[in-house]
Amino acid sequence: MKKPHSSPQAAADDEHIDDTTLRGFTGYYMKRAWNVTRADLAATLQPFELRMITFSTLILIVDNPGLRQSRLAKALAVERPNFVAIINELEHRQLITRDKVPTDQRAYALNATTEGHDLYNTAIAAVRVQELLLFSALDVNERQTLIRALSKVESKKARAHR
Amino acid sequence: MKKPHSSPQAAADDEHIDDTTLRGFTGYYMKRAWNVTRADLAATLQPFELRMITFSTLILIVDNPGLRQSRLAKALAVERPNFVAIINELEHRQLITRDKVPTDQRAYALNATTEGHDLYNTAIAAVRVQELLLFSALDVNERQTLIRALSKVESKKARAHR
DNA sequence: TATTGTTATACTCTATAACTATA
DNA sequence: TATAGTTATAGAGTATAACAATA
Repeated sequence: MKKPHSSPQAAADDEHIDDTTLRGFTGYYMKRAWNVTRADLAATLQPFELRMITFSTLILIVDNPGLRQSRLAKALAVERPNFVAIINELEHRQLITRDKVPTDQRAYALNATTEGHDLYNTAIAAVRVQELLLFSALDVNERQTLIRALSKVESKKARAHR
Repeated sequence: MKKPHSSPQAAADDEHIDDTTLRGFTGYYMKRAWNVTRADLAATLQPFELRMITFSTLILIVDNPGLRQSRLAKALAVERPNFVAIINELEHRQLITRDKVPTDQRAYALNATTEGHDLYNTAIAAVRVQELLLFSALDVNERQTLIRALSKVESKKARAHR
């Protein structure tokens, strides 16, 4: 199962590292690419004092006014408890408002403020530029296939729920 | 820049959520697919009391006996301080040994024990099965393109280092 | 001076149990 | 009973500053 090694007990410092076994796992590529993407996106959003999740949340609130927290959390695949701090953050920065739902005293309807809309526009523009750069090495076919493959992986889990 | 909404102030509970803006970002697909992959892989490794990073580290040590911590940390894209606990964990479980390097009193050479080799084999077999299932919806071309695209994204950052 | 391994620390992300107030 | 939002908590991942021992 193991491959033979030229120097079985000590690899020299400048020697090439054998990662062929690791490269046999698709998850290894996903982790490394995601780490790069995550750090790059975080750096892009930092000037706006946004994290990835607050950015995504703001987008969904602007595009879907009046949504409840639980609906939004589910759409973003965030556990409800973790979503509270995210909504708090956006609300305290006056980017969104928590409005009582008349028909259900338990629930809040989320809406974006004018400031929220403005930040939505500027942050989206910045991230679009960032993604253009980050994925510039991919041709159109690679990009399409990447997105399709990632979608399939995600929905695979939804079906094969353990 | 915004799209019109059928109901501008309140989206009904059973209404479809508009995520077209989010779906315009490749990073959104990557995050969601990675979350699924990460959770699936973690569940697969849990019976072996391995995390993703201890699994990857064990593989590189088995395949590259005698490597130093710093070399290994760099190869795995882990910050050196965070790597200490990882090596400690593998050492305490007697899966690897930390051996003094004769030519450099500061450094440790890492080698896998017999137990480490055994766990390497069984864990790899389990993860191979897991990946077969997780990526079964992808055809050969999609898989190849996915890996190539992910590699390009990763190396893109290496070049465009901020 | 620079490097190896280390400690300490902090922030983020993810996940679960349990509470409250409503339904 | 069930649901919406919440609190508390814990584990894991990631990142930086600073130190001791050695090169």
